[in-house]
Amino acid sequence: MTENHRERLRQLYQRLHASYGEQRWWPAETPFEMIVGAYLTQNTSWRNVEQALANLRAAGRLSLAGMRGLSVEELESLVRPSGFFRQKAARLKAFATLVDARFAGELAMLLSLPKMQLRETLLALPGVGRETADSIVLYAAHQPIFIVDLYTRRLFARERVFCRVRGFDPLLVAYDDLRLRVEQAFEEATQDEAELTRIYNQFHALIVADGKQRRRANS
DNA sequence: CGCCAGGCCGTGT
DNA sequence: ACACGGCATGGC
Repeated sequence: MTENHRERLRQLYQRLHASYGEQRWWPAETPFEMIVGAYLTQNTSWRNVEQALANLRAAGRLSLAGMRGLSVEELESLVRPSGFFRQKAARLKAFATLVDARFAGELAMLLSLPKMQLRETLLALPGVGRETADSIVLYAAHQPIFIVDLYTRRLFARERVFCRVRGFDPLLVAYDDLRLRVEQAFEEATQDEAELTRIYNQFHALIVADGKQRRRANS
């Protein structure tokens, strides 16, 4: 039964890997850029995010130091193309403020917290929900955690992953129920943290690649 | 033109 | 605990 779920998940992972190859995520040069991207892409197409990131880079503000000396109004104008720009600007400011106030302005100090402590710290920030927190844990802190997003839910529903678990609809179950279910499946196969990190990194990237591909094919 | 994109939060039941 | 509306831009 659990054996079955694990197999189905592994097959899905292998199939995606065969179709799309290595993904090398997250598309960012630095942890800070990765985190900014995670905020900006909330319910927003990556294309729009790229414009906002390009604005920040061109202004020399795509760093913690760069963001410190920026008024909220200036930040708003730079991230405008990514939408929800007033919220996002305020929330990015709040993130920078946290790092300065509690981690001596060192992003690496925040990211070196134990995994779950990092997750809780991130979740306490305005504008950071589970997906954003987990993205940062996995792709900035390189700790093993499985990210659930809308693509994941749709893919699992379509592929009938966990379909034999009673009352378990990937489209409807609570975020952490789905995350833990996936993590249990892979942790049965290996307990090597670095290996799990690679798997979750690759798997999520493949799921997004598949989701985007499918969306393009549909239009 | 309308719909939606790698969510999150406040409010109401 | 869950449902729903608001947040905003740019591409198709």
